[in-house]
Amino acid sequence: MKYAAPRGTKDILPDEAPLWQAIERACRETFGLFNYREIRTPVFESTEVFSRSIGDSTDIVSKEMYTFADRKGRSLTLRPEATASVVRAALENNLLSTDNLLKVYYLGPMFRYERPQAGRQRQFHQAGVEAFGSADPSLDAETVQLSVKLFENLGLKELAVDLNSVGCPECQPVFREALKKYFAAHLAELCDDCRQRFAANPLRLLDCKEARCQKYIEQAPAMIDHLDPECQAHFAKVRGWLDGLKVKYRVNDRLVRGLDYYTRTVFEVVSKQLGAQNAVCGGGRYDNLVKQFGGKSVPAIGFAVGLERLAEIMGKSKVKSQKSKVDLFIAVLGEQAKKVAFDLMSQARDLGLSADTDFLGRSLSAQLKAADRLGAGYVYIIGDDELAKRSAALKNMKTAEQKEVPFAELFTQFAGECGKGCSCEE
RNA sequence: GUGGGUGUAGCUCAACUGGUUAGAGCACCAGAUUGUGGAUCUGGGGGUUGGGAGUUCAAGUCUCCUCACUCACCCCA
Repeated sequence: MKYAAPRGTKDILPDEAPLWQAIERACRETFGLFNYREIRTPVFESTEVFSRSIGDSTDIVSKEMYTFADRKGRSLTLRPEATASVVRAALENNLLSTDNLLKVYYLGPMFRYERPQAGRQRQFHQAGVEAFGSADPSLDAETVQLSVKLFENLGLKELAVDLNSVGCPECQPVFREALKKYFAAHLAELCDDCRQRFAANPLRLLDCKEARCQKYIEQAPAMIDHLDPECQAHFAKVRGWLDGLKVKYRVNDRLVRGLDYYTRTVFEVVSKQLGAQNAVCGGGRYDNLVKQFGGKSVPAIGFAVGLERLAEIMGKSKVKSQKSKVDLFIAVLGEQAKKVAFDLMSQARDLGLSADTDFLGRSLSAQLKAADRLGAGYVYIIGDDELAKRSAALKNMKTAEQKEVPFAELFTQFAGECGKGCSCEE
């Protein structure tokens, strides 16, 4: 084999496409219920759009971006996530203001240069929402509720919502120092990775999986105990609203998110049915990002859902979408019969019926076999005799019954046969 | 970027400590049925054993390199 899809990419084949369509449909519908409207941004942007927003020190920016120079030497990057693009687009098109709310959603491929593993690819798909213009805790709660609602609409269970607050630019640095102070005393006992984290990003110390680090992590200070009064009040209100909405969640004071722009509320939805990469949805508030981009100070919140991970769970949960079926297959014997078939198929398709015929010159027996495999509802059999009398047998593939129907009356008969008009798609 | 596992037909897997022409099931195609699908029977097409180099009289099997897949770490959806 000479060609293969690039490492970390996948073909979505006809058999699995219906599952993807179902997922995308559910996303659009659910987002719509919460009054989000779609926004489509380019899959690549100026590199600075990402490096300046996601954070230069994050792994995404420092080692995972697909960055290239175009023919004029401009540095462009395939989007590793969509929030930065959406902020750029909203600012560029004057969609943001401090006294109006903007709710937008997106759906599409993202790109990160990582080592592939279960639930992780180099090209993957996310659906997400972003709401701009309100710092109100009720919006945080609605956003979490929306993610939960989406999974409910997809029929998924065994999911859990983790919630935390990472504070704001005032209180987070204080907590960071407290953490460093605490871990400094145990530095020698920690794993290599944690010693790295200590220097680069102390918050990450909290979600180390190494057993030897666990006992120190358990005793470590928690962000929620170090929130300033405003952040603390905000977090309490978010929880209040969530309780009011009867959304189940657990406070996870070890939840840390990897993007620099998050403030206050962060959350994740995790599934037990996935491997190590078990987050199907992650998000949070980012009240300073718009300002950082050079806009006004517009608070915002959003989340992203990993569609491959969703598809993975749905495959396991046997939430299967039905196979596509062809309503009418026309079996033909000879060139003349095929001409008639082509004419009839045109009519069928004008009526909204899916139709197909033989293109391989197969025997009648083989054509019926093919029709059977296509899940054809009916087969219309045209040979020389039929051409002469301009009438042929219409066979019901379920009951195996067949009856003589003139060419001219095929579709009136057909409508009667399959019942309700001609909508046999169901 | 780091570590482990795996690469044999479209798919799932065989092939004793290296030994003749690499097999089976499923799937596919054809015929039995010269014009009637699902079942059955018969036959058939399919492979550079991921690729390359090496050891050997002899390599699917052993060694090295490489590529891919996979799982985990880092990190993230």
